[in-house]
Amino acid sequence: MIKLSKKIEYGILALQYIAIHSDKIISAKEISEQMGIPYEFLSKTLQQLMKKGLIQSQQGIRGGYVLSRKPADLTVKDIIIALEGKSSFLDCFVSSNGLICDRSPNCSIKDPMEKLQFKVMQVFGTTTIAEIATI
Amino acid sequence: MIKLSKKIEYGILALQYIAIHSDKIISAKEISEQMGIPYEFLSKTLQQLMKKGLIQSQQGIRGGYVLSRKPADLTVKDIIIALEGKSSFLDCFVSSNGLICDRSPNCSIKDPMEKLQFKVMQVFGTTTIAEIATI
DNA sequence: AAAAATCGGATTACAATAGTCGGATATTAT
DNA sequence: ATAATATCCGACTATTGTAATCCGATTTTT
Ligand code: FES
Ligand code: FES
Repeated sequence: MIKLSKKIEYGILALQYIAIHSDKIISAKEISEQMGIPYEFLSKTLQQLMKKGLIQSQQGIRGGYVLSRKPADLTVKDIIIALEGKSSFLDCFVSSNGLICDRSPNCSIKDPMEKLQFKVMQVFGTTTIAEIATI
Repeated sequence: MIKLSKKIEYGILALQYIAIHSDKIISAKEISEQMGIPYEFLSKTLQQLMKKGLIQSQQGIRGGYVLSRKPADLTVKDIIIALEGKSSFLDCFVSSNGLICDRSPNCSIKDPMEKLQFKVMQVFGTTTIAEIATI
């Protein structure tokens, strides 16, 4: 379905929350309570965003997360890729060379679909957390 | 995940096939064999497209399907909506008035996300079967 | 009447998403 | 030091959605 996963939804909400409260370090617990997101799931999501370098973590009693970049440099596309990898519209062109799909060799929709995907990704790539948060 | 379902993939492939062979009526069996799509599943998909008026069916021994409109008037968005309904990016704004999500009343990402969805849908809405089929 | 097609409900199989649990590690405050 | 609070991480479970199948009915042409 053309739908964003909860993980991405939570990721956007969390990053937006951290962006707005950029004066201090924000714990997963605070986001979880304030945004009504299951704590464990959110933790996992934040850890993933951390691994991909979108946020930085601080362990320990006064720990939490801060953004690694400015909200204006953080796009929805970044978040999607960080949380789901380079997802592709159709399984067919997951691996650019190896043929997954029987139709691949002489498939007539492959190229147009790749262009379509590119355009959609461009939309995600030009929407930033700064715009969403309207700080 | 940002991925088109098999149903949509098959729908696009089938409509494109029908568009290219618009001189004659095309059976589900033919598409299934030529495109390597599971017959039963494809049948269901075609029936759904028929109900939504994108194609017209002819029962009986020489039956099959033809397009209701010109390929240039048939967009990927039409196919998505026909096969999955008005899908929305986030559950939150599935029902435009009733609040599904706790955050709804004063949610800061709702509007930006709706705009984002609108833009993406615009991309789908401007890609036609004619372009994909390159007849 | 037989054959070839669509129609349609019900069911099953599988995969992805969403969420949970338990414990380890790091850091700070007391 | 030690307790408290936080991230970290793997494994697990539950739920949902997708994909596919089954079976019988109906329609239409030959
Ligand atoms: S390559 Fe798989 S449908 Fe085109
Ligand atoms: S309304 Fe549900 S996240 Fe905004």
